[in-house]
Amino acid sequence: MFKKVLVADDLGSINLGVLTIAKNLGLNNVERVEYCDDAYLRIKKGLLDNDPYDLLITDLSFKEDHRTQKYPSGEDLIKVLRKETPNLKIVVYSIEDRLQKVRRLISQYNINAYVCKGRKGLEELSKAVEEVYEDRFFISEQVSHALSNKTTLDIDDFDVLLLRNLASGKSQEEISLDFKQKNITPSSLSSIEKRLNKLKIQFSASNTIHLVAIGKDIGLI
Amino acid sequence: MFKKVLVADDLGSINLGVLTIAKNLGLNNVERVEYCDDAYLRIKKGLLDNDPYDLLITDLSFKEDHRTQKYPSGEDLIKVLRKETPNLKIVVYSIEDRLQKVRRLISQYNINAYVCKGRKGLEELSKAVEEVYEDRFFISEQVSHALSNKTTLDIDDFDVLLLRNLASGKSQEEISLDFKQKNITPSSLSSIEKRLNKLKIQFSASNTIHLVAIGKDIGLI
DNA sequence: AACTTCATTACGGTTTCCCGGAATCGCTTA
DNA sequence: TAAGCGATTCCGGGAAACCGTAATGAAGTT
Repeated sequence: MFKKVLVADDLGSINLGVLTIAKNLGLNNVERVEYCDDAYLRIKKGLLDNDPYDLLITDLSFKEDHRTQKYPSGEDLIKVLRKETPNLKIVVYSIEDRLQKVRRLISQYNINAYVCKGRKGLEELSKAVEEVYEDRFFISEQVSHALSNKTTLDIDDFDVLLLRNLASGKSQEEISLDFKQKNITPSSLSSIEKRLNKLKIQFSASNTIHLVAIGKDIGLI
Repeated sequence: MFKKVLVADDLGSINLGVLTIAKNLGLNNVERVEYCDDAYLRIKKGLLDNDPYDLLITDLSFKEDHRTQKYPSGEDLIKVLRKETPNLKIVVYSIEDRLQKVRRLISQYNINAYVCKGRKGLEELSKAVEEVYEDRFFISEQVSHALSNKTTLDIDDFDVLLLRNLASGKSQEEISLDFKQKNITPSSLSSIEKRLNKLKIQFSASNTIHLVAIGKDIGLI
């Protein structure tokens, strides 16, 4: 089994549960941290000491508090670790079950498992660790269709950027000017209108407000 | 101390943590459920058996699964319990730290404590139980300004209804007609415009899309 | 009854958004 | 080189939203 495991989660009681199942799996070298920055430092230190971690189990959202963090979220942590320590296995253990978010995480950072916190969360996590140890990918039943479902697969970064800009209060014309300045194409007002129209059809949104609201609900923005 | 306590939370590991601190507090009659409906039934049964619970510790959000629920969220549970068993002490233990949501919960259902899940969550929960036992109100430091801060206090149900309607894709005119039908006043298009304008000023939103996005972010809708 | 006050409603002009058609550009293929 | 095709851009008319102002209505006050 894994020789050295790190668990990152800011809720003490979650950690407790994870430690319990870890023990059942025969993992006897498990450490826990409550901040992503701590996780990063430990993992780097492990490398320097020639005693690297071989598994990270991490949450996605960490509460902010007085400590300012370089990596405020699990996603930030994963991003940097995937670059610097590509051999480390990463299991995400999060409450997040919105398909778009899960989909982006899996495709962008190519994590080894995605487990949803929930009633069966610990069981699934246990299974996930075993699967990942065998070099297989694991995903919770609950969000497994994040991979297969094609319905919203043809939404690219431009669409997301557009919706984010709208949600932040910019008018379509302002966005157009902004894109022109930043050399983002397409940038014409007409193109923006057309893109929004496409999105509205895809999500059956009746107007732009509705579209942005849906985008927020499904975790797209 | 409390004689009979019920803990409602769908995450097993959270429950584990809560049970631990309960033991430390000298609570030796603590039960746990993973669904709000189960919580409701147990509490009602306690009443019938003349052996009522005197404390409920509950989460707010419960994941949906195959079991269809009459009370899908903690808020639904609290709502009905406050009517039917006003003597029961209720402690909310949730990850939710958005002020508007906390504020509404406290003012509408007059719960006995609000504790944020987080790094210090269990300690605070322990403190909360003690305070509530002494008939005092408890709220986590993190969201304590939900009570004092007046900035958004003059937002009423009408405003929320309006924003919800917008987020669901209705045009202002459609909302006006809908309000007229349902005898909700004010209902004229002009009034709706005015109200939206007031909200935009309060939240420094530059347009309606922005306003709805902010409303979603802060948990107003 | 006349007056004040405040919320609601009505209205008109301006801006933004919405939507379709047509022209242009860039790339591929014949 | 020409033709074809999709993406982008330009344009124009109509709808919805935006914004200020005026009219109406329902209290309570003098």
